[in-house]
Amino acid sequence: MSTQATDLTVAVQDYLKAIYALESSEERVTTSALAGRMGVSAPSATAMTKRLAELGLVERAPYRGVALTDEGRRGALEVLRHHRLLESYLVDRLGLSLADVHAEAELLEHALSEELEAKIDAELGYPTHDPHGDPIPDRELRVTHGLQRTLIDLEPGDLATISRIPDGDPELLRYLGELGLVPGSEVELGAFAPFGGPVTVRTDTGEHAISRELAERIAAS
Amino acid sequence: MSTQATDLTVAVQDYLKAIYALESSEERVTTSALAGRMGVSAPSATAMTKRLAELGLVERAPYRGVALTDEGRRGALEVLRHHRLLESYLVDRLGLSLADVHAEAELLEHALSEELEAKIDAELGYPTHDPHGDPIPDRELRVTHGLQRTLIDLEPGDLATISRIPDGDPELLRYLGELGLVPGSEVELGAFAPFGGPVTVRTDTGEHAISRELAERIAAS
DNA sequence: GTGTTCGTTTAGCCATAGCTAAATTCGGTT
DNA sequence: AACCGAATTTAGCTATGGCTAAACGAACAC
Repeated sequence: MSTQATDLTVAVQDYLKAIYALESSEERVTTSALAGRMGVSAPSATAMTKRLAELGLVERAPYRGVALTDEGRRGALEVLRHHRLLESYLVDRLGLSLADVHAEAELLEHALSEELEAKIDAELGYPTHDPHGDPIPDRELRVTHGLQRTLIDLEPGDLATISRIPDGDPELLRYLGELGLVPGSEVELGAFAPFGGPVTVRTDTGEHAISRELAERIAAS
Repeated sequence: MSTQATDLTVAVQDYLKAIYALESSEERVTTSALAGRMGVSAPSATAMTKRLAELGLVERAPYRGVALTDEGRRGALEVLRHHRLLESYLVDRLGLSLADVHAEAELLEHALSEELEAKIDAELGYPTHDPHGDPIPDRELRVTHGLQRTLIDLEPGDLATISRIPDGDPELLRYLGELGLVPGSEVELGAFAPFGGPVTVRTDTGEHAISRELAERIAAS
């Protein structure tokens, strides 16, 4: 009698997605981290983690935060699969911009039936990555999450292909688009300015300097 | 300060849609009719009609039912536009069956942004009718709702093209599909059996007898 | 005109998911 | 060992949208 993802409320699905994302950087997810990411108050997050624990979706210890159970992770991955398939479809077939597609997919991801998910997947030829370069969990919800090299891991003079860029911030994505820093584009790494200064990259659109923090969020290989 | 359709909750949008549909056959929509169509108890429907009245979406008189205001009708038509554009897109571009597309569109219609709506509309070439033959409200929410002739209005021997079939019942739609009674197909009307008996129609798939009640729900011209 | 019946509404409940204010606990400092 | 501050939880509230049981009103029959 395992909980079907389709039974989960929209709020529960959103929390699972948030916890999954936060788990990539921290072992256990704290109430305040979760509240911050969800844009809700800490008491609201506490209440929800209790509900998630009752549903068997997280393992919770008071004052110790939460960690996803296998079932919770499954729920998160199903939403993520929906989200990334939708992003892929909307960019590919309806010409949405890389900058705006995240918000659209966010709206639609909870309303996608398994049947339509399968149709979209087939229609796109079973894509493995969304337009931002994030991996799409497959039908069995397996996901390749090898730690990727980012621009700051490269040496000056190295040639590389952009493989992943951040997906949530439309402003940033528009900016990266202008710089020619989009998945699939070729770049040559320039100099690292001293004292933690900017990194120079050459793209199709010329030479650009970006902060190290941003460079660290862009994967290339 | 008019209420934007996007502000309306999913439940409110669903009620507006239901009231709109019921208004086509009855002047005022009663609580029980609404409750029946929404699949909720009568008290729930009463409570919602009060909320709708407070929002200025219906005109309500106790024990007298409700009628949509212009704003309420606008809300209903926006949902209907979403629904029918989605049905068109899903059948056309993703190969969903006529029988199942209604349920899919129902899921997605509340999550469709105005931007995506516009993209889909353009992509399809601004369609005027959905796959069941129902008119799609245009960007200004104008809708052509001339009373159409149905199969029982024809004479034996008449030739006609199916223009609209009922959209909600997958079983019925599958049956109509087998009979070749889908929008666009040519039919020749056969005999009316006496004493309210079935109507015979000749389609691509042969001669079929259907009840008068069903014939009345199928438009042709 | 009175009564009965059916439809409608009121009253009071539940779950979800949010909030603020107040209490509590954890962990580090003295 | 006691204390302090920050994080967390509890307590108690709100709104939405359901429900059942009971009260009420409208309309038709007699």
